[in-house]
Amino acid sequence: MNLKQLSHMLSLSQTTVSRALNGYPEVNEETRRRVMDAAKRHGYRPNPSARRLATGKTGMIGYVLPTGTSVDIDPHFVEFLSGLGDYARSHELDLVLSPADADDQETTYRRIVANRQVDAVYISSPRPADRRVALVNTLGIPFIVHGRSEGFDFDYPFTDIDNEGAFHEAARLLVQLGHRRLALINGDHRETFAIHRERGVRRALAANGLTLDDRHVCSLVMTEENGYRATRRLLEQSDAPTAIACSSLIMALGVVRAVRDLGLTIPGDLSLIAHDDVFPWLKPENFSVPLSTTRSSIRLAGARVAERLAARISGLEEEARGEVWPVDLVVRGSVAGAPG
Amino acid sequence: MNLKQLSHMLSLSQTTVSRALNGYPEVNEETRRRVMDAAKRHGYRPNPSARRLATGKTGMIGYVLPTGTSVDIDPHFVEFLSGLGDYARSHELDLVLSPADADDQETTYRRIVANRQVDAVYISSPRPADRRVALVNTLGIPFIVHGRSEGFDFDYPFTDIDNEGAFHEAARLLVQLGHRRLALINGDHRETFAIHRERGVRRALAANGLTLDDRHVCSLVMTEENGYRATRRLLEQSDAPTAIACSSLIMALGVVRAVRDLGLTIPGDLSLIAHDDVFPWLKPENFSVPLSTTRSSIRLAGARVAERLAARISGLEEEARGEVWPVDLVVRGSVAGAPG
DNA sequence: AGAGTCTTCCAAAGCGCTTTGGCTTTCCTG
DNA sequence: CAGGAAAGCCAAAGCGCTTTGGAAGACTCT
Repeated sequence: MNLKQLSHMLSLSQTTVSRALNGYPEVNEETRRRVMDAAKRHGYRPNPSARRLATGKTGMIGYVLPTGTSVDIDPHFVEFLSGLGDYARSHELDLVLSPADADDQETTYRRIVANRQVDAVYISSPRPADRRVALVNTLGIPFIVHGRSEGFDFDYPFTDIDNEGAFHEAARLLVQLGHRRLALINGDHRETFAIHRERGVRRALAANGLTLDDRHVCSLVMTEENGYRATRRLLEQSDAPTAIACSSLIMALGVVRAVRDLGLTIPGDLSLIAHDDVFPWLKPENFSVPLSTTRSSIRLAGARVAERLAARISGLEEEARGEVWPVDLVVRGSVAGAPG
Repeated sequence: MNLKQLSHMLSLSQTTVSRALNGYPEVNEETRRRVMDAAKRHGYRPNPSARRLATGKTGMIGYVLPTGTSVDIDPHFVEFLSGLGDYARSHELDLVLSPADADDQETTYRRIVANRQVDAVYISSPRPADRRVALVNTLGIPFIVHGRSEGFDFDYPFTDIDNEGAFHEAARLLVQLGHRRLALINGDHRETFAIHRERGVRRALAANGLTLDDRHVCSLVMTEENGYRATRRLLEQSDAPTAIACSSLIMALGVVRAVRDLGLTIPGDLSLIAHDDVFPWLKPENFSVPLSTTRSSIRLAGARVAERLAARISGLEEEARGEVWPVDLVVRGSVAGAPG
């Protein structure tokens, strides 16, 4: 059942039927009802391929997925996707993942824009002066950055959490508890979120006349194993830290294991605060010692990004506005006063 | 730069240019070279929207993503996606995720097929007599099932691992080590993989005149918390098991925590074998007691599924052939002879 | 009553590609 | 050298929708 048949059936032109269906004003309400009705009765669904050829609109949002045998997709992606998908579903949007060589994403961005394959894209895990952001900005496709980049001469729309504030608060609490030597087990230091978190910790320390020893900063891919290794290295130093701020719950698993291996305890020998993106399958309150966290649901962020993308596509949102969400500091058993 | 312009530029018809580019035989090799050359020089890329309207081919594979506020996407999905994406990239395929109400995926399948939105789909986490499999089979779109369904009067193409064999081997090893009371902490018992795993355990026990106590079988969503709860419940029973087979590494985290909470040890009081889908961020050898596992890379499965989808799209693969991959049993420190 | 303005609808021209059917030209073959 | 096959190319008809540029009729206003 296509438009031609439907319009024939109604003794109307394709023009009128099309307009009636798409809510254009220049059609009699009575006629519109007739058309709508017939369309529903015959289960007419406009062919999206035809529609997109005519309009250029695809009803899809895009994400360029870095891949490669040695490239791992962040497990956070799933949760983000849950939120994104949940919103997208209710708005009849699909998500297209375009796999790209991790070292050459530009080609793929250019392709999906040139080919009009999607109406908008989002970018995640941005770095300062991220080339992807500059690229999509010049390419002129609607986009939202999940996270933040920096150092551009233009504004761009993003949704981020207050990473600096979160880690500032976490560090401040630890300092107030008497800790003088903090350590930070961070994610990849080339990404903005990691930079912001480190900045937050440093600022809190500086406010109390303390500093963050460079040997106490680890910047690693967020795996359990790296959490373990970093902790071993930190605690086996001469001036071992008495408190650790950790960028991920998964790494925190490794931290806990290392502490135990060394015959130490949390929070007796070491206080620990980790960032929690809120996974359904791993909860900080279920750690053997319940984990204090800076918490922000990445799933909600996914839904929000989808919402803003939809708004930009439909022209409801225009400005290059950035929004920063506050982060909860949730105190549980893993923090205590500094030992000794 | 579109076909019209290009053909004008070459003083050829659109027909000939199109045929030259798409490798049809009825064009002079000399002409073809000229066309190819000009196309490359001017960076001509056929407009996919136009092409798909004309051919119906989209260059995309589809996945219906169950969503909902209370629906969690399996973290395994990311790893599967890594493999799928890696293959897809090298073959210029995109993946479109169509979010659907978890309770009504049929509508979405029908939509993407009716609209010709994708060339093929894959289905994951199938159940016996899975309606999705029956549906796509009748809809006539190329597809691959990742995992297995059962109880149809037709054959269908799938790629699965030998879940039954894996858990059979795991249980057999435990029995040989003297264990008489095994327990199984399984995934959702409505899914085929869980059924097969249980069957494997039962078969191994039966071969030695043993049975799997119903109270020793847990079937739960695979979270750390559920692993913990299941283990507490199991070990606090009168006839507590001395060995556990566990369907996921994430649940195994909870198992380990529960054992520790109860003041018991692995493998002294309890032997443990878990299934490992091979996550880069959580490795069984890094558990406090290195975990014995049944191992199979879900990432490789993703690549294989993509490969088969591509083959089916291009007509290289036709038969409804199922393939079953063997699973490695990797023995590490978490298993030992039965206590007492 | 004539001019101007809405309202409501339509024919036809795209969108950019593939593919059908046919037309020349060249090359064999007997 | 005639006749048939094969090679190489083209014009034009889709694919199914949106949108432009009217046109016809109804209505208002002077």
